[in-house]
Amino acid sequence: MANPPTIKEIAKRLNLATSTVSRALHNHPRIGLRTRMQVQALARELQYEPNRTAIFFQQKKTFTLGIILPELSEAFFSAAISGIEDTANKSDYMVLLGQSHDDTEREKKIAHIMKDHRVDGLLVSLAKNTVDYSHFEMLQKYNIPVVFFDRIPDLTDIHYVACNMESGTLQAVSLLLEKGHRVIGMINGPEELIASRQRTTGYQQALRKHRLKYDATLNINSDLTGKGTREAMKQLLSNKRKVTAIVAFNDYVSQDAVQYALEQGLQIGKDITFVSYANLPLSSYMAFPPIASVEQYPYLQGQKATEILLELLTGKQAKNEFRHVVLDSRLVIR
Amino acid sequence: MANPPTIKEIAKRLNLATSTVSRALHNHPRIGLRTRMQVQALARELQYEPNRTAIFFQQKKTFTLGIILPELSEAFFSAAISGIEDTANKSDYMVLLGQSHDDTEREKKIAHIMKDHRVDGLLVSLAKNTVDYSHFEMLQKYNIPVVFFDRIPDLTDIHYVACNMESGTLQAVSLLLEKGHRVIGMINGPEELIASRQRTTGYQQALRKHRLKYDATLNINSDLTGKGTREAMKQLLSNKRKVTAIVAFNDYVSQDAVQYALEQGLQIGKDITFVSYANLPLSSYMAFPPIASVEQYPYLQGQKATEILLELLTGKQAKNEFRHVVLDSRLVIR
DNA sequence: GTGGTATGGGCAAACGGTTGCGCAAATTTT
DNA sequence: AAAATTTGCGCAACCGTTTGCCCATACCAC
Repeated sequence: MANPPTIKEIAKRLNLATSTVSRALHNHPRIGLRTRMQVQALARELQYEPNRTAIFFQQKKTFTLGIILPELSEAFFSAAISGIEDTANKSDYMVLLGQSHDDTEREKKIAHIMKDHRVDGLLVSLAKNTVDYSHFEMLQKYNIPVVFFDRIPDLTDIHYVACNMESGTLQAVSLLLEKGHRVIGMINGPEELIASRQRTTGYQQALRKHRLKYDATLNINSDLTGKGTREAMKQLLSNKRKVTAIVAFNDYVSQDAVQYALEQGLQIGKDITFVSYANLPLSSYMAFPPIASVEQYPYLQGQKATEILLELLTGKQAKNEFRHVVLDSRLVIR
Repeated sequence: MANPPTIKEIAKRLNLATSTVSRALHNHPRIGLRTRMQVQALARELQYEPNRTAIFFQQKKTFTLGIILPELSEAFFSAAISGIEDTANKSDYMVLLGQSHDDTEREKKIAHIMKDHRVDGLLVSLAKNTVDYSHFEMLQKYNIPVVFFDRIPDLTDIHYVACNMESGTLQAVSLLLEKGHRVIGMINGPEELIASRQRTTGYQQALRKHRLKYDATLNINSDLTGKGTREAMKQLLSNKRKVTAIVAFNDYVSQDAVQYALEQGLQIGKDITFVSYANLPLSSYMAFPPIASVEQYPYLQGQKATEILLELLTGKQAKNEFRHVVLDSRLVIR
């Protein structure tokens, strides 16, 4: 037999209706025990496997979750995907992947393809300069729920999982203050990112606790590229006050910043100290790792986001309620 | 309208047959220009989008490629995925993802789910201890072509893309020899991996060129875990001859090995020198990076493998011919 | 014997498209 | 002007499965 056996085949061989076979395979109580057994026996013998595409079509469900995120090769995201995939697989969902490469246009295109493929739901971490969310609103029309994680839009009528960077930043800056640093620079991300603003808030809180006042020239918004980081460093190092510690947006930024500092002849850990936000396992391999890292729980975020999405899909969730899960970040000292 | 418009809707509104609408949308020449325009206009107006699941079902094609690989969080694989995804997207294919976590059982399970989802084709990089390929042979029955990449089975009647580690290893060991090293240890992978055997061959070739003889006690098979690496290091460092250089299986292994060496009080670059195989961008962040790395072109491998798979799907490829693409690895000196 | 209720299973529609074939009208050919 | 061909479109089957509803037969109580 060239093509795989269908339910019809089984029906014909057993002189039954396809409906009976279908029910027998699903252990429907209306089908007598002996027919049920016969059907199942033959199904096994023929190595029958239901044609999922037919079922997807019929049930209007694909058991597929879409993921859109900026960059797979960033450790943070690949850890998040692991969390997503593991969780999805437990419920027999598959995972359809798309990278935006931090490009809003690509993000839009992928969102459309995902819709065309009729994914049951979508998990999204935004491209860093996405400010227009129309391509996600469009999905509501198709009844495709979206759960954002980590890089989330600044909206309340959405579902999301994110890490609150405030607490972690507060701890990180406090640590530096306790170690005697008084002029602490911060290489922050783009203003649009909530996470950037949270970092700022945490930074300010730490200063307030120590009765120091906030100096905006020490908090630089950068675009997170290598070039941007170097410019930020240049600004910080030429500040009228002498910066002795720097909070870098993440380990990649930290790495670039360290590089720049070295080029300027500074000694890491002596002239200048770094703390950062974890992109594990990167930091464990770095030549001059930050003295502390704010953990952002990528795996957990992926897992949580997927759980929420799955709940949304099984309808356990009231549609009009928006789920907001905020994990507290936590400082890990090396 | 709650549910998206269908072809039937359009037909009804225009008093046409669904077949006509379908053809009109596909610019079938048999449909008159004016009807064609009318249909397309209305389709635009209603924002008609074909229901892909219906098409998938009908055409027995899903425009989806499956990927099975060991671990997303390894930089090598996430780079490979990027290559795969980018290439697939160009042909409007989506990418379904599964991680085996280097576990053969999981690999099998995923292969089955992929089959159930009727992926059009599969890209696979094997779990490191997979020796039974029955779950991939099974796919042939369903007419799902498989292209292996990087971690490939030791078979000839398959399609694959891989990097030949021989040339790179030859270059790497030659470099060490030229630098005066005479006792060069090698932390190799599991014997089952072709890549391990290629490394051995390259190593032997280099020695032969320099008229040195091969000492099997310097070539240790390890399981690539941190623990395995430490054991391998222990063996190498206790060799009766003094090992002054080590070829590590990859950057992760190199990292662990360096760690161990440091613990033993050795000075990297002085007492002992490392070369490795690239898991970029890891090495650029390492505290004691290897002096040279064998590049394995993950993005390119992913790209090539996908191109082959796509050709297989469009039938441009003779079915009975097996495509074997072998990229030569190349040494990159820091 | 009549009516009622399980019990076991079949019929057919529906999901949303695609496509081979047929059929009329319009156009060209001879 | 009849025949042949082209043009334009509709009919209906089909892809594999699920499911609402209907229909026998059997069994029960009265």
